[in-house]
Amino acid sequence: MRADDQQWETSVEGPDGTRRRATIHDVAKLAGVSRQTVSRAVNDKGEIDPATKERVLEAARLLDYRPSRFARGMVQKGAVTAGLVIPDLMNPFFPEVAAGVLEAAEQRGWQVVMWDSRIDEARERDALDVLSHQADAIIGYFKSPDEVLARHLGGVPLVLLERGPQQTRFAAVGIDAAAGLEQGMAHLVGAGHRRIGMLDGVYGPGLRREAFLEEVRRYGLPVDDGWIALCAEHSVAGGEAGMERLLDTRPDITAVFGFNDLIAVGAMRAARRRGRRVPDDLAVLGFDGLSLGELVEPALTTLHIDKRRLGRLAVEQVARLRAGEEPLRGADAWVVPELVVRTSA
Amino acid sequence: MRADDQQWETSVEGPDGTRRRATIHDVAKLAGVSRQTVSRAVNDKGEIDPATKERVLEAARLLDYRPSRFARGMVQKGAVTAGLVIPDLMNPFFPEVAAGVLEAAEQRGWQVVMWDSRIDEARERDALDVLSHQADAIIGYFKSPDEVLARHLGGVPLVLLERGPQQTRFAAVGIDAAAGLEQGMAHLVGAGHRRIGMLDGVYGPGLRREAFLEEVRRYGLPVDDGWIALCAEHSVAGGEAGMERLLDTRPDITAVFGFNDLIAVGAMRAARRRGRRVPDDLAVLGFDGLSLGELVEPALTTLHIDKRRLGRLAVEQVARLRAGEEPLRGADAWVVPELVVRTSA
DNA sequence: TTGTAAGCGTTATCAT
DNA sequence: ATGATAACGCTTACAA
Repeated sequence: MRADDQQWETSVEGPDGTRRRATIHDVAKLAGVSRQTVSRAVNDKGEIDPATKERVLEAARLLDYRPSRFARGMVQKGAVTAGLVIPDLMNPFFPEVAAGVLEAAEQRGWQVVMWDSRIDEARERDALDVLSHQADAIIGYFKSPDEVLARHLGGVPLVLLERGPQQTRFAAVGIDAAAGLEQGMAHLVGAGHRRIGMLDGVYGPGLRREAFLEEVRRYGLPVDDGWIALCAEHSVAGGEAGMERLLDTRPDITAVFGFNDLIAVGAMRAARRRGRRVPDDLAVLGFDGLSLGELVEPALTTLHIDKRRLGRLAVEQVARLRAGEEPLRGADAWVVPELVVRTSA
Repeated sequence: MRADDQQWETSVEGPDGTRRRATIHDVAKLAGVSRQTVSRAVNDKGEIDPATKERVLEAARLLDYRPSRFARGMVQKGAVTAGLVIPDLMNPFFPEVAAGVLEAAEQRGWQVVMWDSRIDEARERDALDVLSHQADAIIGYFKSPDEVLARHLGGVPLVLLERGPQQTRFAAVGIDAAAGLEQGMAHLVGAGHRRIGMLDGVYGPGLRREAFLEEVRRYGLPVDDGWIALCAEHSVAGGEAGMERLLDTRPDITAVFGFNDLIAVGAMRAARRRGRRVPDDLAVLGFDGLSLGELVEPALTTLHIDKRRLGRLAVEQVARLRAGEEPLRGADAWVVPELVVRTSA
């Protein structure tokens, strides 16, 4: 077969004169054999004369015949397709989660249809509307509440990413933000910090913020809304903007915890632009453990998450759901962050 | 519907006693109506008594009925699925291309099945074997030569990423490396550099290297194999290792061009570890324009590529192929890099 | 408003 | 080695 044959859509006349894609029937007719024989040739089964096989294949080539995946799927069970809904492909965190999902899916012979919701609830619903028709299960990040999800799910199994059992009735894979912040705040407080702010991101339930507040209370540190700035964008730019505001309301902070590494890096940059040295005047703690954090200066101290594992775990949850088993709950469905101390805090 | 209904696989007994998924027929039987009526209820068509509709929906819920996407696809044409093969999700370049593909696909109402080949030719073939069955067209990065691709393609339209018409007989979307290097080298030479090395990456045809050599020749700069180090990994670590070697063989270079931004960042780090100041002792030029480049110090001067556009263009090529049109060739199917001067060169 | 019948494109089974 | 026939699960006519 010549590689550039693909351009010539040697298609077939339909009864109404319009072009339609060639079917197994067309090939059979052209080759002068039965459909069954075409099937044998195309699928490379035995029990066929090499000569007829060649003739059939030639006919198929001529008509640009390709078996319909739908007709195939009807007859051969077992093709599993998972939908994966990611909020923001530009944030390096999510491609890594996706890589974990893809890896685990590939091992099981599943396919993954990907959807970028771009942090938009309407697009989340679109994703569900489409994927509930085209996928056997859905994995993803969603801001929308359970009821909305259920309404657009049409009964398709769903595994939520970064939710704990407290935040949803669906199967989920979570991040143990509390355990992470415990390490992170111990580190900060241990270094003598008492005035610690946060740059929050909000996506779905505010787990990281709550864990932060929990620790703040534990150590009896001062806190109120002025100590937490909200970053509209989960990006470096968002972090910079948030940090500017935080420094306006609380110029006396000596440390800041970022919702994610991107925001934390933004915080570092904004702080330095304002003449603060990091970490001497201001310590910065991130959350995610992006490899990006090793490249900035000073390198970012962060709560590292095994993102691939998160993705693999989600696939495992899907498998359980499909098998009719109870999904993992609690610690088995958690990824625990690990404090990675570099130089920013 | 309760959200956690999903756990209870209220499935149906098959004739042989095994469980099978409920079909429209099962629902019809349970609700005491015809299959057609079930279809009407499930698809929310009119022409149905609200009461029967409710009864049918209840039955469907009970049996955990979900329409088979294959059976649906057989009857309703028009669902388009594209396969997307990415070599390395960990390199921020590719998620951005993917985002472009996803965006354009979503606009056309297409779905995208994603596959991570992890720069492995065997996995590339696996991807093709699977996607040629499950997708209507394939977009992707491939190291494998045309013949291999054709053999595993089974006639499915293919659009290659980052290939020019010279490098393949398939439809493609390319990057005009020559135009990019022209700007880049002019910048370097204009700044007085004469001893310029390269950290090559090799993936498929060595377009960037050739463009580099072309410029080197144009300016009559010295060059031989010793001026080019090969980075096995397209990563920061790969760039660091490559730079170490390059500095061993050619300690006198004053500038280096990196195959991509990750490698270039690695080069900067290795050079600085060796006591060279960037850009004073060694200028570093990248290729890609990752946002990462703005965050390192000094910020990376690079040949910026509109990656989303690359992805969108690929989808457009697929659309042309499907319409039986000639794919775009030459400049219309190119993305031209743009020199972004920051501080590393 | 509901049911009946036909057909979508493929593969499996069983003959020949 | 090849062909006829029956599924597969659904929707779109059309008939009642």
